[in-house]
Amino acid sequence: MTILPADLRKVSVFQHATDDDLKLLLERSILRSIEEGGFFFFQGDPAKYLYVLVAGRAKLMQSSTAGQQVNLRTISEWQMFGALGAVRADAIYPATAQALEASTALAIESAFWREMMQTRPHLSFDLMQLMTGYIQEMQERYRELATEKVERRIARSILRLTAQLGLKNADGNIELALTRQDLAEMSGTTIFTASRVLAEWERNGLVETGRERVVLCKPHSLVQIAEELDES
Amino acid sequence: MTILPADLRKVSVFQHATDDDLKLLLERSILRSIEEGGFFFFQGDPAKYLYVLVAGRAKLMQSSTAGQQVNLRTISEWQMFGALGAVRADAIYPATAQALEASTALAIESAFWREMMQTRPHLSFDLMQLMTGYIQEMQERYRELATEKVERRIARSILRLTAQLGLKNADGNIELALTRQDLAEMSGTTIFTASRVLAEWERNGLVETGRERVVLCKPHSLVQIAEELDES
DNA sequence: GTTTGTCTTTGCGCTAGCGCAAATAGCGGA
DNA sequence: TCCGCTATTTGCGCTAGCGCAAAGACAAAC
Repeated sequence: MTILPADLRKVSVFQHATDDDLKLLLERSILRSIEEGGFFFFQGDPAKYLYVLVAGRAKLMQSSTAGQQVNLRTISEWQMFGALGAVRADAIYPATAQALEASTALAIESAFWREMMQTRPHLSFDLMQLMTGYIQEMQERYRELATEKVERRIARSILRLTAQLGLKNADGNIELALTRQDLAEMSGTTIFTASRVLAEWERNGLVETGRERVVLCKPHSLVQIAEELDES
Repeated sequence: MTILPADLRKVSVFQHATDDDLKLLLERSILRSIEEGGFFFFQGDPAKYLYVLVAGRAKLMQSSTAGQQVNLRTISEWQMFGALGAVRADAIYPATAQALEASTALAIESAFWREMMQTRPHLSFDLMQLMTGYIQEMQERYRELATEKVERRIARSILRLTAQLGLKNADGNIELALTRQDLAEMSGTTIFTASRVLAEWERNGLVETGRERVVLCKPHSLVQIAEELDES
């Protein structure tokens, strides 16, 4: 697989980079391919590289010492991940990145990226942009988890996901490939509750479900569940 | 009240700033004083200024359209807040900042700060440092909320707070000034449960409580509650 | 001292959601 | 086609934590 500088322009953090910047980055990076279920890095590893996913799909998750884990984010093509470690020389990854399917990512040395940012304010700005986005999303999700009921959180999780990577299938419906387990971890609940909620939605015709599959038939109704005021 | 450039060095984002930078910043900023319960800014306002608290105490909170809210962070002296809006020209504050007691903050124009960062990479780096810290903290708290029981979350909230601003009192114990309501909002629970948990701790001699007051008698036991593995 | 407002406690009932266990269904390989 | 693996469903019992309501405690102001 060959990556062109122009491809990198699709990465939000590189949108203001010059062609020379991109060329330089490419020259100094390597491609890493990971099979399904494999890991790009583990929480706690020294953050030697930052990554740009060029093919496949991955997820970022955080786990506690007791082994329980939550999904922080799903990564699709041309998204950057592992970038938090890029800021400090001695940083470690605060999360684990696992490939959901066979995936390839461009690995950029953190130290080199830091050097580039020193002399290119636009790169720093774009990275800060990305970071503020994360912070806001995490703050929102935190509030949701603290104050909202499970059904709504699941609806929100699905909608957030479709906004990022939902694909229309042949019937024009939006289809997602995810396990109940993933959905549960994204929403802060259990696989059992997730399954029950989806079953209920299916009974009401909002979705169709299958093994590792959710098809949205009435996206609007989902939005309503996600947004409507509590009837209190 | 007069702020000296040297004072600003206590702000983590300014630690690598030059004396000239600090002088410039001071000249271009104004002081805003807010009485107890007043607001520096509201969620949704255009982020025209970023702030550095120079006296008092404040909290950052996020509220949903339904009015429910969570505490994101407590701000003590020489901490920066409202900085997320500093990155984009058209940003809005993603949270509300309320004074917990009569407080004063230095208000720096976001646009001016952005200009300074353009030519001073060290400032960008220090701000990114702050942002990565936030992201990591929010990710952790999110996981805690999703996977851990209330008692442990309350213990964690208290410990996090003491790490930032806990003060030893005359007896050498650590004392905090916070309402049960605040504690509940920090921990993602209700005032009732927070009250019950503290009462239980008090019965076991871990803490002493009073109106808007929590004194840690056995901090180590709290750490144990916060960290010990589930007996599963 | 009394008043007033806010903060806190506690009894009580309730339910959303957890989590085990067992059954079922779907996919891929042999 | 059958087998084995993994994902999913569902019944069932249970409990952690919610949230109302009423009573009590504290602090500041009068």
